[in-house]
Amino acid sequence: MNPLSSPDVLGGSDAASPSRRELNKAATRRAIATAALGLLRDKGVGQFTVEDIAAAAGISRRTFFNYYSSFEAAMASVADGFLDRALEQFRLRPASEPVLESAQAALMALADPATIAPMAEFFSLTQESPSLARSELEAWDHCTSQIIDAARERLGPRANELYLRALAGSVISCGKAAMTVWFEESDSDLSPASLTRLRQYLIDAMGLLGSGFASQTAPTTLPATHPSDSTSSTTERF
Amino acid sequence: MNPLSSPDVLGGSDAASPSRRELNKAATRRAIATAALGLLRDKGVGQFTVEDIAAAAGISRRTFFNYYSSFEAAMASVADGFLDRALEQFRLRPASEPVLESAQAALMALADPATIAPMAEFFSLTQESPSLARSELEAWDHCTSQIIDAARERLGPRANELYLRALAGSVISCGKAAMTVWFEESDSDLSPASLTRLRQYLIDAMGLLGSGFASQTAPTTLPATHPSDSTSSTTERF
DNA sequence: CCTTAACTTGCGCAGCGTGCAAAATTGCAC
DNA sequence: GTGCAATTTTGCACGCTGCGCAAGTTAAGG
Repeated sequence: MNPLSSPDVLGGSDAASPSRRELNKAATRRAIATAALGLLRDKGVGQFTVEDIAAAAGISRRTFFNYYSSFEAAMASVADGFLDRALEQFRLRPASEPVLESAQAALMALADPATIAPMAEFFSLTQESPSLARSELEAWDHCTSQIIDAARERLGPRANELYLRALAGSVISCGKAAMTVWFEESDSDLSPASLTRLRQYLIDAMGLLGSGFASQTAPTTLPATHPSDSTSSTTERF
Repeated sequence: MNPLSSPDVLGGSDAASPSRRELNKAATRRAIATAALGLLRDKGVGQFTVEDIAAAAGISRRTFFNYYSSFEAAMASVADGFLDRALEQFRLRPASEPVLESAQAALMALADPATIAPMAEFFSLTQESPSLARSELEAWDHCTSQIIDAARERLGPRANELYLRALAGSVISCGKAAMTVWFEESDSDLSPASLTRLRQYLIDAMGLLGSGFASQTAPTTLPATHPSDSTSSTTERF
């Protein structure tokens, strides 16, 4: 029946085994996520049911729940897919590189039109739906866990747990802060100039983290409340 | 009827107006949260319904939903109450103090037996319930928003938004990391010695943040992360 | 071809979350 | 106190969720 039924050439047990079943399941997962995102776009948040998603994906309602335990879970998988790209980049960095630099480089990979487009859409939807906001939180948290694992792997199993968690959490927080600020000020603007700004935010955020948010400790006497002002941002402004 | 019905002495329009109705609602809120926590303790997670909580709190199922939109929301309010204590402390710190020091002092207030007891219980339940884990995430996120507001208020409205968000997020992440590590290693041990360790973790985490997680870039001597040393891990390990 | 395991589907059911309107409670002025 | 108005509680109904179960359907392998 199927022209591709021959066993995989590699027969690898370690790597992914692209059996027909696995492929189908992966395809179904993607179909569900795509259908859900599409309905979100077309009908708006809360204006459709799981049954609608299932219909759009060409499966039954029951099968939907075989793949995702809830609509939120399906959405979280979208965000996860986005953040996983950063994870992937992080793992590719040389182990000798300082973690913060690796993180910065990894986050930089997100400032790519094709990569960030779905996330930007997700972000905008997040603003108006507590349910999606929670999905986003979960995704960031999931990413944090992954970073912790990756960093532990890099630094060795005897790495200080507090150090690992504090660092990973802070890195993610800063990445999130950069994306939030970027998104709030340039609503889904994916132009090259806008993406350049996002990159700069990511760099700035990592810089702040690396310097211990030091802008305040230096000037022992705080300089009143008058800055040189200006609309721009580069000044740390206390 | 009520011996306390006289109008509040302050007559403040801005402050909370403790009218009888408000007091009753607050009492109901507390009753619900208490009942929910009690059932969680007695029956275990997922072994009871909203109707059970309502019965335990002496109200109807419908009224429960007048106060909380879900069981998770009720649980998040518990965690919020805990973290709000830290917020309160933060706002009490002098505005001239560096933010990181204020944050450290505020977090220190959490390492108090009476304060942390409910949270420790909440934490332990969190481990075995994705639903409660999400409530916890929401609580941390809520706290982050509050910190951002508080810091913005302190630094002036013209503060760099990226700086604010990155700093607040990192502070919370580090506080969370300290509590997580503490909780994982001393399961709900509220002894003075254990709480001292928690305080040290909080101090260490803030120290890491303030020094930009510098242990790898330059061994310039990190600011005394050695308490008197302890069981093992204090070495930064890379 | 036939068997086994994995996956899908329909069905049923307990529980969730909410709109609605009646009933109870509270605050306030007379 | 009595009555009125505003607020809160409650029961009811309804659609949706999430899951167990068992029967169908499809891939994998002898």
